[in-house]
Amino acid sequence: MKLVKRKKSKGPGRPNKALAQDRDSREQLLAVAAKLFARYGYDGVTTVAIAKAVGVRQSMIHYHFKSKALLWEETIHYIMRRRKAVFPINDPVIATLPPVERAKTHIRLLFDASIKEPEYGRIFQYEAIVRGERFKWLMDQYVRRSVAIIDRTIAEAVESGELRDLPVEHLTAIISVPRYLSIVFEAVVSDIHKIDTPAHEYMAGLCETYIDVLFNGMLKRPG
Amino acid sequence: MKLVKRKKSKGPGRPNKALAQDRDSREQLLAVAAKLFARYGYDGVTTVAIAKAVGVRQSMIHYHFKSKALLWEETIHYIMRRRKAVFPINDPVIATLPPVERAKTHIRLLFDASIKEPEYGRIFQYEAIVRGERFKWLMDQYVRRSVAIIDRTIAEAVESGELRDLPVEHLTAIISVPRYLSIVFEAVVSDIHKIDTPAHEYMAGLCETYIDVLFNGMLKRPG
DNA sequence: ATTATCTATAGATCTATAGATAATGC
DNA sequence: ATTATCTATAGATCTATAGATAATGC
Repeated sequence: MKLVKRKKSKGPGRPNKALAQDRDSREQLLAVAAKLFARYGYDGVTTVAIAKAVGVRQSMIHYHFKSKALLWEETIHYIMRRRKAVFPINDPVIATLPPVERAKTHIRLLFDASIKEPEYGRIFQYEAIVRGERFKWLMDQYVRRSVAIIDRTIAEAVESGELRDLPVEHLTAIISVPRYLSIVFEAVVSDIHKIDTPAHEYMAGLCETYIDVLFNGMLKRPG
Repeated sequence: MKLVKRKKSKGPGRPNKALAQDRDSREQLLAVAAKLFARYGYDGVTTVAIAKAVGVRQSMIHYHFKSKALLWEETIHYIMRRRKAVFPINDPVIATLPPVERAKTHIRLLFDASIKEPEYGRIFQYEAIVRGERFKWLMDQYVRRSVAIIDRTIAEAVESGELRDLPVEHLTAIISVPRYLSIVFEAVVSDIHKIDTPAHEYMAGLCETYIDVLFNGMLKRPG
């Protein structure tokens, strides 16, 4: 997502193609919107700020997306398209793993995705608190589906006798935690411990400790 | 926090004391601000909305608090004052418990406090994502102190030989999770499972499963 | 005099729309 | 003709301030 900073525009009119390469405005607006919505929330971001960051006028947002609300929806789709690359939850290879290994893989992937592409988790967190129309839309479009996948993995792991027989929806909640852990705790830890190691290294360590603790606690004791 | 809905006001002037009982506007503004900031975030709330919910004019906010930013700070202090009642982390009785029991108590208290008084956790989550001045202010005023208490408990539990020797700051992060779990997952679970049991009952169950899993995984195996 | 309230409004945004303009592609 | 851009602006907020007014308490 390299933003080629533009020269001050020369006035109205379609830009010259030769000069305009690397300037797919629609795509750039989506990329910037993703970053800003994820950080400041829907109300914390203005269409002016998004346009400015790309170097076009605010009216371009309405040209490309009709409204701020529709820009937000397109931004989610954009994020999810890119997220597929770092969060291949439907990867057939994963589907063949035995349930417990699959669950561990889910956690690692969730952690990893939350670090590499934090936008989705952050936006979801905002909207889960507000619980308005945008939350409903997210649940319909994306969330219910992916929670179901984790639910199924957990259920199989319990059925197979490897996991202790605890309520599936509790275990799914617990497994899905990394997203929130990594987002909020990155902020806290980098404030308190003034870590010099890069945040993602700390997070990787946290992920492993988490999986270790969790599965030591969820697995049936041998004997 | 009963909001006595006021009659349409009769015009300017200090209100009659007899009629004005139950109407500590300043306190009511704080109570409403807590609810709204927690749900919609700083930018998602307008001073007009807060004043309207109480039944006074928007200019009253500036009379009592000087500015929206200062109202927000006062609101946090207000929340924390009330939170002490449901989250007695400094209770001397708790301090005498052995470290592992103390840690479990911390988790139960955190969970419980997040359900009974969700405002603090929500606001903190918003600000942890934005990571601006308000986040710094929260860390300075409140968060660093309470994280230190949990850090200490964990460190003692590791030293005492009861907990596995895992990084303290990882374990603290993991222990502090209930707050985020309960806030975000309440939204998800009540959407997906269309629970008929009240949310707080589900949450209480989740808390117990969480503690169970966690401590099975963190404690040294006997033998 | 002080306190708590209101009315009115200035000044600063913010979203959305209307209309002009210039390059592209048929 | 279509597409992508800009300028200009209307209309709707939003925060903050100025100034009037009425009850309270010394």
